[in-house]
Parts: sequence; C-alpha cells; structure tokens
Amino acid sequence: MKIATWNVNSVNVRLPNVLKYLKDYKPDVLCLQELKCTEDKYPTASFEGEGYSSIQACQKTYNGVSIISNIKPKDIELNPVNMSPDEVRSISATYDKVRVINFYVVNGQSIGSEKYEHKLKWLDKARIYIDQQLKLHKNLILVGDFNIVPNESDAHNFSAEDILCSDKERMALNSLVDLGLNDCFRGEEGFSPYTWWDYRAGAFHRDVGYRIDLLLASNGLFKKVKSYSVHRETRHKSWCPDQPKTSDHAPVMVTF
DNA sequence: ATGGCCACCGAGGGTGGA
Repeated sequence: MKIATWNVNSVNVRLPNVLKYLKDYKPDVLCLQELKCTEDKYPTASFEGEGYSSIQACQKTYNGVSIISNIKPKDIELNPVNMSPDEVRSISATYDKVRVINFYVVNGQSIGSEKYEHKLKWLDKARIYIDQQLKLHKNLILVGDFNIVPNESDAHNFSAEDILCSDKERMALNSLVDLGLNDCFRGEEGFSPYTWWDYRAGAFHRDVGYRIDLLLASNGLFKKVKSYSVHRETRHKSWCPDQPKTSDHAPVMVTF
C-alpha cells in the first residue's frame, strides 16, 4: 500500500497538480491539507475521473483536510480533533485494516502569541485522541502537516527561538510519538530531508527548508515500511505545466 | 538550474501561512 500526505495550499488552485500526482505516483491513499474550500466547491468528480473516491472535512477560506483513495473507507470521522466546529483540521478513516489519521496542525504564528497557545492546546487534544485510536487500531498511521520540526537537523536554519522549532512544540510532538508511533523518515545520509520551503527569497532553490510533513506509524505498521520518499520534483515549475505555481510543500509517500 | 511569495476575500488591501 502507498500512503502519501500533501499540503496543497488550495485544492482547487492545485487541482492539475494533484491529478498529475494521482496519475504518476498512484498512491492508494492521499491525505491533503489546506483545502481552502467549502464542501460544495470540493472537486470530488475530478478525483472520481481518476478512479479515486474522497472523504473531506471542509471550511471556508482556511484549513480543511481530505483523504483520497482507491480503497473504500470505513469508520470515517470528520474533524475528530477540534477546539470549535468551524476549525477543521482532522479526518480519519480505515483502509484495508489500516487506520489513517490526517492532521493539519495549527501554525502558531509566533512564540508566545495567542495562536501559539492555541497550537499547544490543539496538540493536547490531539494526544488524547491518538491515545484512544492506538488502543483501537494496531495498524495506524498518523500523517499530515505538523508545523513542527522533530529535530534540529530537520531545519536548515534551526533556532529554538523560532516558531516550528520551539521546545514546547517539539515536546508536544514527542508526547504524540511517545504514545507508540515511529517516524517513517529515518534520517538517511546524503539527501535533504525537507518537505517545506518558503515561497520567498528562492528558499527552494537554496534548499532552505524544514521537515514538517510527517508520517508516524504504529509499531505494528512501522515494521512493514518498505520505502519513504519526498517528491520534491513537484516544486519545479516544469513538473506540471498546467499549473506551474506549486504548493510550498512537497508530497511525502511511504510504501508498505 | 529546480528562480526570487501565494491564496484567501472581495473589490483593495488586510490577513494568514510557516
């Protein structure tokens, strides 16, 4: 099974890119974040045209998450982790006995801001949910845009004074992992680990990036991981001529 | 080179992203 995660920064603007990704990489399960559209604008028919079905949790303007798959989902939960019903950042379903949980974690803006405190509270709720899910599902994978770098080596410019890198954020991520999850990225030597590069200042070109898009597998599932890849070629303008404006994130895929 | 913000809403700049 191939499972991928991708923050697309608007599913409708990025539709040509997502359709090309389905054609070229054929994921069985593709988790998207930052849909930025309401349910009525979600491009279900376009995915069906490629042989995929979708479940989605949408909201106007911001956030929104979905799971596209060629396997029928069971036990669907829309926005199980929420501080309020109009903040939509989570979706879960079971695909062939694998529990897939897709998160778009709060960005946090800056350390000490209200949004930073909100991020930590959201992660606390997430921990309670994941603890419960791990008790129910032996084969579980938690994926998404975490907006947190796990380690110093996961940021080109690491500073614990910066958002995405602070001790409290990384401790909150560790408290999720400590429930019984394993990072599918194993820190292979010789290639860049990053999954996000700022649009500004040629960050992608200079590889000034961060690894904030993660796939975290339960012990049972982690043993079966065969490969891990970051599809950074999707950041090239030439990769999808129909929509040369790319997401600032690259998709990340694991195969079992 | 793989290139120097982008998308949202709404009607123009303000806001959020990370």
